[in-house]
Amino acid sequence: MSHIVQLVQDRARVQPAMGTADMACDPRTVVVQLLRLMGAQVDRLQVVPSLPIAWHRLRAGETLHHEGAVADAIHFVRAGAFKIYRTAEDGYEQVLGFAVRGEVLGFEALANGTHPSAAMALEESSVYSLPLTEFQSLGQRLPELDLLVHRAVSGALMRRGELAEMMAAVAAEVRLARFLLQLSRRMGECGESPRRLHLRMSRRDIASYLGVAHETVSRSFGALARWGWLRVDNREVEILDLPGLKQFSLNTRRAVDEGIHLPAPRPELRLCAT
Amino acid sequence: MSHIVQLVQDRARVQPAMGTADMACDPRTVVVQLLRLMGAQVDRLQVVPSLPIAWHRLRAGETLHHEGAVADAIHFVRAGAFKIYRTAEDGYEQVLGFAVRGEVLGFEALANGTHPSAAMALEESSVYSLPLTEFQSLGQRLPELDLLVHRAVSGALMRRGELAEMMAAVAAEVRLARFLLQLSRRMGECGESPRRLHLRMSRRDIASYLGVAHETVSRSFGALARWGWLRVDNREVEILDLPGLKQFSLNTRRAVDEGIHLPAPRPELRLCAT
DNA sequence: CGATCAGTTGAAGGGTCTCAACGCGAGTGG
DNA sequence: CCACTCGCGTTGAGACCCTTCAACTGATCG
Repeated sequence: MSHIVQLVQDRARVQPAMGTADMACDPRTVVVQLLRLMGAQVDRLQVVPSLPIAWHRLRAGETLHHEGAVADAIHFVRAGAFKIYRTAEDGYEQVLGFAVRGEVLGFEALANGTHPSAAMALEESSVYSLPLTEFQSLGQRLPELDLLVHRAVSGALMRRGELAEMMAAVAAEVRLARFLLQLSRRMGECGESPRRLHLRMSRRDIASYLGVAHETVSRSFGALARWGWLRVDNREVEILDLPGLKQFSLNTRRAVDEGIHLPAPRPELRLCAT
Repeated sequence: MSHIVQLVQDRARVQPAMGTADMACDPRTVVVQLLRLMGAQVDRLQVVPSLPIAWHRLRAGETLHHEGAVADAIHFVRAGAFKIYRTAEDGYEQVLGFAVRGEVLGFEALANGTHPSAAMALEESSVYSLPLTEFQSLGQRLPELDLLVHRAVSGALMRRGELAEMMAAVAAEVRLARFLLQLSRRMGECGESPRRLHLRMSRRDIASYLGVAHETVSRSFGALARWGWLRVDNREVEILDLPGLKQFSLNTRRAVDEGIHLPAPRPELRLCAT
């Protein structure tokens, strides 16, 4: 029991800083930046209302908000990466998702007023923070942003659905493949390379996200690499055969019926097994 | 491959009816009903704008929208129950969630304009439908409802997070316990009994939702009943020991270290095994 | 009354969990 | 500078839970 208290204390110790709160010089400039970040086309002459949007900077390991905290704002990732997670009573950490540039954080808290999950920066990151009081009337003051927020929330809901699809796949290698493909797609949307991935999260985080043991993640990386789909060097992953990986990721439970779904029937693995 | 096409055709055959579309007599009355449904306190004299909200009735097995369909409205469950699901290329059906009274359907479609998942009525059900064109300006025309929709969406996002927690539990019995507890809570919020549950979904749906085989769900029901937590009669479930079931549901992976977390170390099961 | 589907139960096999041990790098203080 | 610690990542071996295939019962339906 004592180590659980320890864990909580650790988190509390990390939290108080909450990053540095920087108010940008001109509120209108920040609004324009946020609009651009969320995908709006904004020309220089467009008139926008003034909103009290702060932006925070966080270092790796700092939490944006912790579990159970009273919600006071929703956030938009400007740079970096976050993990969203919940901690069970026995200390087991369940990762619910990862957020990168352009995604929304803290929306879950609207239902009850408190955050049902925590968000931690995985690297040097920054966010825009919109106070909840402002968000309530956003539809009237800046409908354009309101719509973009809806899109982002919708996307978050969609990704949670994809999470279910990952955890539903029986084979651990398939889960990992789907995870990497999702990551690749999202990195592509951010403007980064969809083939060369730099993983910001630990194997343990991935394991929790996929619902398997972290040793299994390690072994699955090995399997996908032996397979030829990708090349792995610690947290650097290069996807070598994107179409092949996609095809492989389609395997659901009770996958192989006619043997053609699986491009190659685990060549190396069979050799090792026999 | 042919049976996949068959599946798609089946769904198409069911869909065209899309329930009966009934425009309520007075648009304002419907708005008030919807506001009440979503949890607002509305007195009789309150002035509400007129919105073109339809309400549809669906019979068991009918789909509200199918996967990939272009989104034209978001829906609010007025009565009945729905399952939200996606179908993989090989025909495997992944259930992402169940929606009951007061919950929102179709919000996921905002990100891309098409529904990433399908929604099917599990029993005689009805929904209010708000056209997307109206929803865009909802913040300006009826901020009160806009806020309530945000709450509902936030709740949906939360429940998807809970889905992850269910699938993360290693033991199938724990997954089922968590599922039943979630269902119990939601039924309680709807005004129904939280102890006597009438399951609207099949074992197969539950299995897909929990990420296990449907035989395993069957066995888990048996185990929880032998255990004494509940009584099961087909789709009628009575929770006999709610605190006990809650305690049991807290077991995460690598549960038992000191033996006290688990109230009773599977008495019957051990007997059967030895 | 045959057909189909939902639900249950049994038996066998396999994939993953768990417990180990090991190498590695970063941070730390002697 | 170099042990020392700690966390991350990897790999191996055994146990166990779940999947899969199978058979059986009831219920619904044409």
